[in-house]
Amino acid sequence: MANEKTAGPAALVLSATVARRYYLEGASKSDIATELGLSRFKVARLLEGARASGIVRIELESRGEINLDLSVRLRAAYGLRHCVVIDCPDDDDDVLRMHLGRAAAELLGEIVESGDVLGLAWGRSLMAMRTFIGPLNHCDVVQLTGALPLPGDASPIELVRDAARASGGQALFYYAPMMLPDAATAQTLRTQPEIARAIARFPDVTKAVVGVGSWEQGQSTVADAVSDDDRREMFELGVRAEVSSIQVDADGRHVETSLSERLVGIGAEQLKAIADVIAIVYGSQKAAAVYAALRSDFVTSAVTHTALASELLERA
Amino acid sequence: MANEKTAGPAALVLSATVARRYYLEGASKSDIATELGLSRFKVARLLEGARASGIVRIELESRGEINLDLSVRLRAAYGLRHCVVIDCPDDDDDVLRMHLGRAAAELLGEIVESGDVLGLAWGRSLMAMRTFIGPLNHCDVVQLTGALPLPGDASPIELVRDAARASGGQALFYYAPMMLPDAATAQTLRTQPEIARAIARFPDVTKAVVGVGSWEQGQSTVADAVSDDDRREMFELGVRAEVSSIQVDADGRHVETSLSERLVGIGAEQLKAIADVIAIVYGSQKAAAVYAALRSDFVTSAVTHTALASELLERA
DNA sequence: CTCCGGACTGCTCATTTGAGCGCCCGAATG
DNA sequence: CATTCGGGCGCTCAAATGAGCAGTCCGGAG
Repeated sequence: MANEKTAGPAALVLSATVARRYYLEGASKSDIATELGLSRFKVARLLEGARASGIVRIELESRGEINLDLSVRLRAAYGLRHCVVIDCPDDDDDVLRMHLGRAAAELLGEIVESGDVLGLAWGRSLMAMRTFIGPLNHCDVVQLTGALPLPGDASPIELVRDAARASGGQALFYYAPMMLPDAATAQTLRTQPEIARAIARFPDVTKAVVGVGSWEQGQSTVADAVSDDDRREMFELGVRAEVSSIQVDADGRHVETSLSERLVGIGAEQLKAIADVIAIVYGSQKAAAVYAALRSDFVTSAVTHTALASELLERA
Repeated sequence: MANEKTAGPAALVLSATVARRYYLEGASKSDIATELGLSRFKVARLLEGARASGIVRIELESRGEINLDLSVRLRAAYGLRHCVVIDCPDDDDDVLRMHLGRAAAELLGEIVESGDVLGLAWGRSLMAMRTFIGPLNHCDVVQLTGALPLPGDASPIELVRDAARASGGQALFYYAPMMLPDAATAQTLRTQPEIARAIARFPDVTKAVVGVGSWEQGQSTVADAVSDDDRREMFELGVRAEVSSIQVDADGRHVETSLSERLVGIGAEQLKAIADVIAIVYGSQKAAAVYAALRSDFVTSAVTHTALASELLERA
């Protein structure tokens, strides 16, 4: 820990010479020592000092839109399998979803292997993937949830079909709402042939993409779809977020509510059983919910943007 | 040499993870391999790829005013013993000289060892050192040349005295012009007691600081001090630069002219014999002359500024 | 179907590197 | 003046690393 204030210019230049030969030109320490008439130990110490004093700066360069440093740190902080943090403007949710959708589509293209079964939930961020799905290895694609009516947005069916077409696999989709007024109707729907066929494949799903919502009005299409009374009641039960409509508390623990029965889609146990569940998450105001989702056993990977990633890192 | 265009986000993040653990956190490759379930060879290849593709950026950080990267490269390109490149505005020669003077003074403070004999030539850039001379190890200080009248500037005598005071050594200075009208007068002057005493120490000088001038009107106080005819004649003999009044051609070879006889100061052979001769050089328009000086056997070290350093690197 | 070329992987072995230790020199101290 | 202390230096030995090599997988051509 040499005092760098007193290090003269000659010493600095010597350190820099050694650092350049070693780090930039890849010479071995012994060789540098010989060249400069030093012992290799001296060279090692100079390098050590150069790094400690910041003469040598090593940093991770972001590649394209991906902020690699945040990706790596977020991945490590939450023990994620995959993590992609996109550096893009986050003032417009539509633009944001488009960027994240593209990144998620790329990620799928990379990690889906032949023989995988891909599950796709529903949400606006997932829909944004649709246009960007590139060639996929052969895999069947299963619709994980019904849809909620969203004006101007496509249904999960198109997404599942496009993905299946891109992979050459089978598409298991169905027409159904995500949520029904009562358990009985939901149960009846689940017996419909197409729906049953998809549900039967849930245990085979190896990779899935889901959305995450915060359990507040306007922060989750699911939360918005229940009555005010129901939403408040569920909030009091501890519900703070939903992962593909599965409700979790602030620490990511699953919260069973009356809603579970009324859903058409994958259940908590089956979602948990999927080897890799990729969540597309965005919006710093949803940070608490996303924290819960990433902490939960449901989500194993994340695609997000820099602002939210930074926020999540502080909470981790 | 993996095609980075096709490398997906997951691969990028993996590379970045490995790079961060290795370069930023200092983990060993084997450990990283174990953690991530890879072979250490795979890790090595990822790191190699990460560096090749620019994910990992390693660069030399400039410390204070010193541009380390240029210093190192210039030093290597010209085989210099010491080289300090200062990053400072170069539109005002006075300011520039001040910065270079300070750097040179610092360098002296660092490299002068007890028992050295320090020789100081004359020039405006050398004069700028005066205020910045800090404590020096004990050494005698010898005035290497006479001075030319420069309005408003101090004489080399003050510089030599200040340096000697800073080091606690003996000061060998004298009052004499650098150049005389004829050889006979110069010869007479050299026999003056103070001058002879200084000259007698020339062979003992171990470190010296000199200036460099371009052999054109306005680019060298020496060139300006001879008659137009003489200057032109010497130019035709090949003189393109002067190092502490010693004339050299475009490639740094010493050119003997009638001037040599008329000088009071150190001669070519004796200057060449000094172990370390530091040239303070500045002004991109003098690049050709400085090139010659650095290529010559006279100069072994340099203190300069970024613009000139870059220019010199291109010529090297 | 086989065969081939290329990419990728992990092995062995020689080289390089890091950690800890004792030495030496100079400065501060009794 | 002798002593002690601290920092810088280079040594030894074990661990880390790089280079070259052979096995394997995969896709395309014959």
